[in-house]
Amino acid sequence: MIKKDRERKGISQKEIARILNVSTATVSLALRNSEKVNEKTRVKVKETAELLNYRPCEIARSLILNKTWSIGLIIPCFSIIYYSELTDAIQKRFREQNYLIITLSADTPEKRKEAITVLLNRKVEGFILPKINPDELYWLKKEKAPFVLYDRPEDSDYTDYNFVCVDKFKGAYKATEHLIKTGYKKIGFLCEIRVDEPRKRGYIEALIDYGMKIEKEWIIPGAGYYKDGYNGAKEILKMKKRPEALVCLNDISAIGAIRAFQEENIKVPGDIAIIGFDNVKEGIYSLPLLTTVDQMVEKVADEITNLLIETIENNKKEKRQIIIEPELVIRESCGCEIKEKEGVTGKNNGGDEE
Amino acid sequence: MIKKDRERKGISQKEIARILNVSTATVSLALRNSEKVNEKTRVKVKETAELLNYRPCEIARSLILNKTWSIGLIIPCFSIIYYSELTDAIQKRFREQNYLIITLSADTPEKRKEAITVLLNRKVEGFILPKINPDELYWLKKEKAPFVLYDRPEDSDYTDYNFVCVDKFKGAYKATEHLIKTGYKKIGFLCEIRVDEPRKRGYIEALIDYGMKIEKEWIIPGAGYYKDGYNGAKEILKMKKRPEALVCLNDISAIGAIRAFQEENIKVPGDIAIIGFDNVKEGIYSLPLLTTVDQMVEKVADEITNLLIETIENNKKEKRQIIIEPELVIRESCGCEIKEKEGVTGKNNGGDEE
DNA sequence: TCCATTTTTTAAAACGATTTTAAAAAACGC
DNA sequence: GCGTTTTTTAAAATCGTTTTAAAAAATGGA
Repeated sequence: MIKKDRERKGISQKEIARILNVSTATVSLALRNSEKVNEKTRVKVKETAELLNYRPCEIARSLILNKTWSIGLIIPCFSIIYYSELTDAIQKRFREQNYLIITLSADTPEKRKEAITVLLNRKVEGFILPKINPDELYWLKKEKAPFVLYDRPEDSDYTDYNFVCVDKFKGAYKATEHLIKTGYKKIGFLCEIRVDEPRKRGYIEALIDYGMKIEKEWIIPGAGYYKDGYNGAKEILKMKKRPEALVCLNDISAIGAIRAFQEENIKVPGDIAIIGFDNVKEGIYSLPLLTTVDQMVEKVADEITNLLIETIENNKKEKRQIIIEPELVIRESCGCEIKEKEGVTGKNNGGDEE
Repeated sequence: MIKKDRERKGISQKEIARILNVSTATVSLALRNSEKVNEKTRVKVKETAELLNYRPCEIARSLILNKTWSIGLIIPCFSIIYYSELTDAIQKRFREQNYLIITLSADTPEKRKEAITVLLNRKVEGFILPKINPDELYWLKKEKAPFVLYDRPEDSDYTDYNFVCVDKFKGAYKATEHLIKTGYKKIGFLCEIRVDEPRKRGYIEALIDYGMKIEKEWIIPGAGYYKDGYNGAKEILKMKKRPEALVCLNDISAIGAIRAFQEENIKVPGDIAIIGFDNVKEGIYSLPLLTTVDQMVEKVADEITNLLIETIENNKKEKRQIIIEPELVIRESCGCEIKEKEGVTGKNNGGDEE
């Protein structure tokens, strides 16, 4: 039933051409301000288009031009603040370049594959993807669409892929170093379960570089959720020999830990210093304000945009790896600079939902 | 330059037809499992398609079928948690129905208009929009695309529009009532600056219904940001006659208020009870855990999906307004459990044992 | 074998644009 | 007025798919 709903269809160049008694070629050229049509005609066409509320059909353009100006972005979840901040940043940049970002959330390999397939069928010109596993990478390579990962792929020859990521090793190193320099001697780490996690290596290396002893018991595994921080802190409270500072794998678990300590009347900072990782908005809702490591969302978005657009428009084949250095954000939770009470005016105050 | 980049193009039905020496009609029908082609042919076509990694071109399908299976969703900002939760919920539902949600953020009328235009040119079949002003509504009406607002439009005959929203009046009423029933007599309200705000009316009406006095000074205006709650609390601390409970227009400002009180060693709850509005994830990061009013994101998403898909697929012209009743989420910040327990203990035992 | 059905296949048109080719119209010189 | 050059426009091809209507092939009955 091709012609059903005709009344809902908009007007086309053909219609304008019919009305003005010119050819569709003239209309097409006039609308794109071609020098090939004389001015009077051009003005007339544009006026009529305006009058009839003409909307160019991007679909038809895409088909003939073999260009969709769309990019697929896959994130694990919208409501994890880090990803929504990234989405915001990426979207803003691509829109400036006239590309449309289509964001889909998918948190398992299966869902990711499904989402990517949907987008491939829609002929997106490229993808921005989270860290994905080697199987997925292999599958993706068979498709012709270029992509940029926003984390470094593991267990693969990473020079085969475009990616942009922050140097988590260095971030954890800086965090640990900050605690050491502030004067803490006994430093624990709330780590990810995964063994060869760069953050963990950064923590350990900093301790080694500053000649400090590594206390196995103080490396507490978790998954990075609020409750992991909470439980980790409770774990610490059970120890005979407690650390006096704690590096956390992310802000959310750091906040969980803070809450657990406060519940038991352990002061943060004072009794224990805590440093997070991400610099996510939640950090400015916490009491004390969270000292953390900034993941540089804006910079990451910048690099992703440049890299992907260059790849698409110049049909670049070489892959590039961009690693961004994270920065320390010193607030209250490590107690080094308590006087600076600017919590209220911090980065993006969050806000009303309407 | 129509044929540039040919090497990047995928293979088409035409190509499959050429290889198998059949017509494109046969290929098209076979791929969609039509009964019109006999099984042998169908299998052959599908095998070949699989082998060549054929990807249907949704663009071409859209053009001929006049159907894009896409919906535009405009939100003010990704990184306000309420909107990302809504996005997640909406996206999930539409994907089940084979629609693609294209989410764009835009926080001013101009940006919204631009975003909507982009999506109109891409021929989305409908929109999901935030509360927009009458000018925008008027402009939108001229376009043929159906839309659903996820808040109630103001200053307009709202029966002209589809919308789905939570009953904020009732939410605020419930929040206030909860405080009253818990035993608080002096209740303040952190309100939006806007005069005829439903939440404010809910607060006032509850006070009236329970025969309580309205203390003008305790109605503190703000914009709903973290800092507004923070500043509002500081305001309260300056008063000679302070409220003993505070209804906040949203969770974020409630958390801001909590922080301000805690800074001055005012206990929440205990010295002052605080109730939020939204039931946003931040509420479970706070200490105390925030008692709040749930905005029912999942239900809102459900209703939006049903309403919009029905409008699109059945070409419904009548507009519908769906109002959802919010629910109280009782956690720690109003201390009701503690009070109730005390109350119950008192009544039952009249006793003075610990 | 032949005709009438039924099943299977296909050519051609359509969707809304862009681009190319070629022809028509206008401008110009002699 | 005619030939040549320049400007403008019309017509046709194209993109990848779906659909219609008609042709071709297979089947069945007499």
